[in-house]
Amino acid sequence: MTPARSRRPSAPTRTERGIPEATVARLPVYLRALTALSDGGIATASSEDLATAAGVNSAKLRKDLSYLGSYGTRGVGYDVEYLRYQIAREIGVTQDWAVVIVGIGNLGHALANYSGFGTRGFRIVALLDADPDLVGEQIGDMEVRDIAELEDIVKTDRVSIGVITTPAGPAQEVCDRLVTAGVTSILNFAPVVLSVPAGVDIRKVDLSIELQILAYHEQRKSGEAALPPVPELPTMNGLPDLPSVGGGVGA
Amino acid sequence: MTPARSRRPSAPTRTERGIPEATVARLPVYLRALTALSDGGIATASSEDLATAAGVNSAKLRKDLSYLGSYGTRGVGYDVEYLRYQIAREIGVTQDWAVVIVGIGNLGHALANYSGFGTRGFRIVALLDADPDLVGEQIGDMEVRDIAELEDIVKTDRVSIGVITTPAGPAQEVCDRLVTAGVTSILNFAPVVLSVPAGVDIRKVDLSIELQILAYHEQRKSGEAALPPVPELPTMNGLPDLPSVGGGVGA
DNA sequence: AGGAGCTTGTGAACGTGAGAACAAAATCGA
DNA sequence: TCGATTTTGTTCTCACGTTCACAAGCTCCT
Repeated sequence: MTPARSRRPSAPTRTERGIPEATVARLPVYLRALTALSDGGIATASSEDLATAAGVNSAKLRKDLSYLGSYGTRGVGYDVEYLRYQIAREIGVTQDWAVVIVGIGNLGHALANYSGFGTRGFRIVALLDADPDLVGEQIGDMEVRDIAELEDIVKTDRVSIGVITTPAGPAQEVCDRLVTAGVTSILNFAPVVLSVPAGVDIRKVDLSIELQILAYHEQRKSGEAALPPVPELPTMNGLPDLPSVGGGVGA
Repeated sequence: MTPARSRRPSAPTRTERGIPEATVARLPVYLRALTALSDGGIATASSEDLATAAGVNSAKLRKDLSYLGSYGTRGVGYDVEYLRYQIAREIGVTQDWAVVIVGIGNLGHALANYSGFGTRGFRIVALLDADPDLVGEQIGDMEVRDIAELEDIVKTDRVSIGVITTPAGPAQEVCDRLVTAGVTSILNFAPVVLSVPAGVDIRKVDLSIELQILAYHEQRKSGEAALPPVPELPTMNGLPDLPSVGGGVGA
């Protein structure tokens, strides 16, 4: 007996308070747009206004917002301050999240230097590196500390978000240590695929991948005919020399 | 091979050589995985092996690769070098793309310093900034040049990709100048929505948005009850003070 | 009060993507 | 040569995301 897989009318199946991932990814954009409007002294905005400011179409914006609740007024629009607060609360930036940055190379430096970490809601509690020459260096109002302190810091300061800006090599080990110590969200800039246990969220930022995606489209634009010849059979020898493609920005 | 092109039964409608965007975004990941295998001396790999290395499931990987052609051998797997070359060619990194970086703040510095730009296939032809104190500074083997030279450089060196690492303010103007000069792909690190004419591709990298997405999920994990109280009606006054959320990493 | 004019919120249609499952094709051993 | 085994390429189905289109609801004007 099949467990009655009823052909339901493919209901949206929006589980209680479950917001689609694609919508979650756009909420920060809306938040930024609202902040800009607010700073510009705008008190009320229609979905059309907001959509323009956020660079999406208005139907999508309205549907996205509808997952949060009914915070608009028909015939009028959205109160900018009120909606801003609702989105900030939904995202979770009304509270502070403790963050550590591991790997203070060029990129780690840049992130550490960024005043206020760009966005309130996040507080850098430590900069960590394995290089003894870097440990002790002052960056802004913070000092680079030894990676040996990782576990202590994560536990003491209840760090939930870790940013990995190490080279590819040590990234997985750093990741493991962060997770073991209690970090449950990771933002990875190292050009490797990190594996983490279930329950840990991971996001990846990768410059070289972004460039390659642009290159693909660029190649399309500059005429199909410009494509290099394709060897139809695995000649194996005679492939053009292909230098180490696939690296990435790590540190 | 696709035999008859049936139109009615809502065929996947894979237009000639048109690769789904989701697949395009994964090709660079496969490329990197293949490079790693190649460096490790592996000559042949199954879809299962590759999928593991790339962090996807094998059915998806096989389907992705099938859009490029039939480059595997049933019962055997894929020849690592051959497939690597095919993907590199499809992406377009077998040729060199000229790139300019505009805005040499912390982040621009970090990108400029990155040796070889992380990935072959891309060649930084200029670092530009508006700050006279920065112009002339030596970074690696390059010198920061005045942004006034933007148009000349883009035209002379046939630059097709521009990287914007300025603060939010000047980003749109820089973008406009790049596009007018002939750039058709833009990678934007500034925390603003840039508008570009049709035909210009744009991709965005935004640290603060990534962090906010992590924060959302983090908030979910730490118990629903921890959500701040929700003012049910637009009280308008009495909203908790919300500092300038929505900024981003710009420079 | 009542209608005109806007704008939200949402149901439905459509398109894209993911994953399971399997037929087709290659190798290997007897 | 034939069958067993392996692994690709593809088909089918379901889930997710986007967009359209419009009823519901609000304000303003007469």
